[in-house]
Amino acid sequence: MKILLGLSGGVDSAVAAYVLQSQGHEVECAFMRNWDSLTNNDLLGNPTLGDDVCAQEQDYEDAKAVADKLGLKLHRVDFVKKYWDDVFSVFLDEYRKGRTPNPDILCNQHIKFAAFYDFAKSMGFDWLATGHYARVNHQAEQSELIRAVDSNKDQTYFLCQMPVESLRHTLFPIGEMKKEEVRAIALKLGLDIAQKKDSTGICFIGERNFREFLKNYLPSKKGKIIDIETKTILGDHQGVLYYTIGQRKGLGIGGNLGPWFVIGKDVKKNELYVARLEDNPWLFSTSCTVSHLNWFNPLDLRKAIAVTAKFRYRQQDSSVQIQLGDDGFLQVEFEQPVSSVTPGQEAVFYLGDVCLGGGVIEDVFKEGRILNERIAGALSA
RNA sequence: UGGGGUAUCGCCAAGCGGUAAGGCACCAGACUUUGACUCUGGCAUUCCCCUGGUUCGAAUCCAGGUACCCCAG
Repeated sequence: MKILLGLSGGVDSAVAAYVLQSQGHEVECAFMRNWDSLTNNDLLGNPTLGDDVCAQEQDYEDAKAVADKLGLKLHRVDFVKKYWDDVFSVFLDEYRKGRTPNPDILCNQHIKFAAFYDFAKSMGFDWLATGHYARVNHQAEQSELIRAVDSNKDQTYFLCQMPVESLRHTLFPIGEMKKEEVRAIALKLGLDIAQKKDSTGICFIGERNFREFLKNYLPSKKGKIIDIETKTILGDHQGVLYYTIGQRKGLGIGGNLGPWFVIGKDVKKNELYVARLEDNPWLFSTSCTVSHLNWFNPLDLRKAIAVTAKFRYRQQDSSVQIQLGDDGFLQVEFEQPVSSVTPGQEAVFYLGDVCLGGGVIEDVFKEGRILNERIAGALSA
């Protein structure tokens, strides 16, 4: 089999390359470049601008060293424009609406398992492979996406929007391995990046002061922070778009009553609404609607089924009941109230270890009322 | 300009003569391929509105200032 593997310069994809190679496959690698700080005007709060070697080039050097060590060919592909058009523009549009998107899921959907998949096909490869912690079970009729053996590193959450067709042609070589095993192999192979720290933050952009990063694209606009319970003004925020539901840090509210958490916002009024303490009822919801559904399984969604759901990465699964409504939205009823479910974020569904698919959280409800209605009601009461 | 009260870290707030609790905020780190949450650590080193005084010793007692608040005018 002829396989193209995405090599990032990290440990996981390096070991994935080794695994495929040792299985006797014909493997070539490709390094993707999706972000350019200068052309994308990413200046504020950018920690790497002053560095003599930019982090991305270091990653490329690392990837090159791995490819050389293994004797594999390394391609370099540039998706900077496509990332901007298909991922970052959507990301910004969502933020402008006051929602909180997940750029890495968009990236997997549009870049790694779409643009990159097309590239692989055009180059005559049969299969695509990445260093994600996930498993895929290819059957005659369908391919199942399954949680990684290393439950602590499972990344199926981020893969829920990958096109079904590319899942059909994708391999996750390290999905059966634990992180420690992966590092041990890298060490044994003598790879320089064996001890390289796991990357975090938005992939391709990196870990950043997020508010400063957003300020490059979404101008600051001061407004009021309001306590939903007493309707009093507690302070000023720097821009309602910079805050997300459930957020505690960055509010700057002193006093003895807190901590305070963001429970909602009004983009038009530029007001941020907060409530006290983490167990505040205002943070909890009991159902939501989901759009942009991507579904891997042939289950009939017209009938209500009991599954589990994740509303954010590394959150324990919640028991829910789902059913596709006539409006095309998936209705999701939570068995227990869930905290800080946020519009724009992804809801991902599972049946045991099988990842069924996922979609974008549209509206969040409690006792049948949309969050914003509840807030408006409380303010006018 | 009669009476009463309060002045302690950015914000709340303990302390009541023995050598500055705690919470919030903030900062740093950990965790983490999103945004968050969470966890750990740091955060008034002779300083407690100012100036004197009493005392072995005061943020804590006394005197005089200053500022703010409340009630009367």
